[in-house]
Amino acid sequence: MATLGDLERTVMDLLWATPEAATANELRDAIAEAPSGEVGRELAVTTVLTVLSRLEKKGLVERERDSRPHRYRSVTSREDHTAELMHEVLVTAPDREAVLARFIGSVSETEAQTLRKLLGGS
Amino acid sequence: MATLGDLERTVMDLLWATPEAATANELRDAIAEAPSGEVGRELAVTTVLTVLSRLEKKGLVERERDSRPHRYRSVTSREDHTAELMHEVLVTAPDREAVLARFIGSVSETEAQTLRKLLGGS
DNA sequence: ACGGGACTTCTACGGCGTGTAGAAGAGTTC
DNA sequence: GAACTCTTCTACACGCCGTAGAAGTCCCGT
Repeated sequence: MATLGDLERTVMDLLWATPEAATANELRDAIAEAPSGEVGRELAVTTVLTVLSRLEKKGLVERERDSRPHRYRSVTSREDHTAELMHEVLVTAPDREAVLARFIGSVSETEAQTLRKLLGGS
Repeated sequence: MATLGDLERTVMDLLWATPEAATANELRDAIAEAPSGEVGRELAVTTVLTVLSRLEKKGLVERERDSRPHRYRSVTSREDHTAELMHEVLVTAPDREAVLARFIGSVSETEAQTLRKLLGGS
């Protein structure tokens, strides 16, 4: 299970927010400018680069090595990633049906309706 | 997100397998006797006790302090725990509907049918 | 009441993942 | 080739986890 640290998560959130690839410097600046209500952190670029390398090793990020300031882009969308994680969690239990039963009990009515729509036919 | 280590996971699996509370010694023995295909590990009882304490701190396990060899029991069922984890994952994404769409694409047909049944009425 | 055995708590250490970044190396430009 | 920019290497601290010995507590039998 690929679990993300706080900074890794922050970076992924930024990458997921735009489809365009970003440079380490751009990400550094984005983090500095109050990323999510927090007090903006002034990080060294190397810090961001380290995190990006780790994310690349985890297969979450890919980089364009030819463009000179390397540009980084998320490999999957946040939705795909999240759904995949959910599935990983689901299969850790032997009785998946029972898990799903509890799970649908925990989603909102709106979400339940979405599910009905998606499961539609037969 | 309460993420479990290998040994913690093994212990929880044992506790989830039976509703009765178990002692550290019983768990130690259960682990020693080929817990799941692996080569049975011969652990010290204190090791088991340590992870039980940690699991208690994480709120996954509770112990009967009055019975002399303390007995440990899981607080929630494995299904509840798993469903809760799935929900935690789900809400990390802003667009939950999109995540759910991807998610149902990843479940088997049998599971999809279970979901339809569970979501039944309008 | 005291000694011994069973049980629990305390303390500890090594390894790994993560946040953090300086130092050293490499490529680009004038 | 010197200066600048960017990347890679190396490093360290901290927290979590597997692992367990040492020390403390509690009860039983004599």
